[in-house]
Amino acid sequence: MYQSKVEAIDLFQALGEQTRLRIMRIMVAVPGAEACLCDVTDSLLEPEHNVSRHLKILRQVGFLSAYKEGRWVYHQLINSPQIKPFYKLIEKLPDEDGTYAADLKRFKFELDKRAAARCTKDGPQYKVDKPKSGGR
Amino acid sequence: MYQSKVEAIDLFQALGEQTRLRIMRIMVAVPGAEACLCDVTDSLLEPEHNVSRHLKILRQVGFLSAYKEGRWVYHQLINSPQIKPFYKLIEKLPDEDGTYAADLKRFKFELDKRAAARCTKDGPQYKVDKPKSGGR
DNA sequence: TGAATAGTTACATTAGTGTGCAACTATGTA
DNA sequence: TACATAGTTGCACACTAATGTAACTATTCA
Repeated sequence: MYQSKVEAIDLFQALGEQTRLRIMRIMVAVPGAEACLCDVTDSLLEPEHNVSRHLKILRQVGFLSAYKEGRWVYHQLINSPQIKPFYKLIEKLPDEDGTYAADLKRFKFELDKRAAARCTKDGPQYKVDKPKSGGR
Repeated sequence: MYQSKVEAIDLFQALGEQTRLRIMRIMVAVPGAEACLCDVTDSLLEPEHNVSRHLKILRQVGFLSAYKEGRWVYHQLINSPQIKPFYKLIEKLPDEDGTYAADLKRFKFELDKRAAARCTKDGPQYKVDKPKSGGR
């Protein structure tokens, strides 16, 4: 729905940047994950405006899709057969300096926080009496 | 022997450029291929100085190794277990516009020319009475 | 010795990329 | 209405990367 024609070059290029590869690694690590900007921001500890732009690029090349729900934009992996080989490769990448492990730990924590409520930016002081959706 | 520490980022970055991906695709397509600069140049129809620079980058990130024999520098894939997943992915890439097929056709032609003689730049007018080596 | 071949690289130019700042839209809440 | 939150984007700047030209090394051959 985004790109007109995405070529392999664009996919490799998208993965050839630290922040974007970090995003893809945690997304691939949690199958079916739906993450909003603040989830990714809090996982990577990178500024929002920066993560937002990288998410956009990952959408443009066809790695991610997104839908808006209230104030939040939820991102998830696109699972087309053409790009699944890329995910398989990403899964196998080594974690040289522990960045990935730390990112993933924070990411899972963020996703867990949203098990009941969705996207609570600053810890568990959420006061949600009407859950937005069935948080699948 | 080249790089001090190569990370996944560098590998993706290396593949995120047209000429380099074209080189990698034909190298992966012919297992055990040993190609000199002119082979690659004649396969891709790109200027020598440019291909030379891209080959250097592919060596630096650890995709290729090279050895010199007379005037020729022969390149081949490095088959370490860490990068084999990359080759598997490269093999699966689609050939959207036929560039890959054309490159590969020319590449195999160049390699065949060297079945007896090694690296004959301008067609089969080679006059080799002492083959450089057993062209493994 | 000189000429030709295979390949590399310094330089300059150009194009592209990443990021902080700040302004902006959109949605929800008081 | 005003305010806060989630996210996006234009602008400027710095940095990186790709490429042509031309000069360069190294090797082979006459």
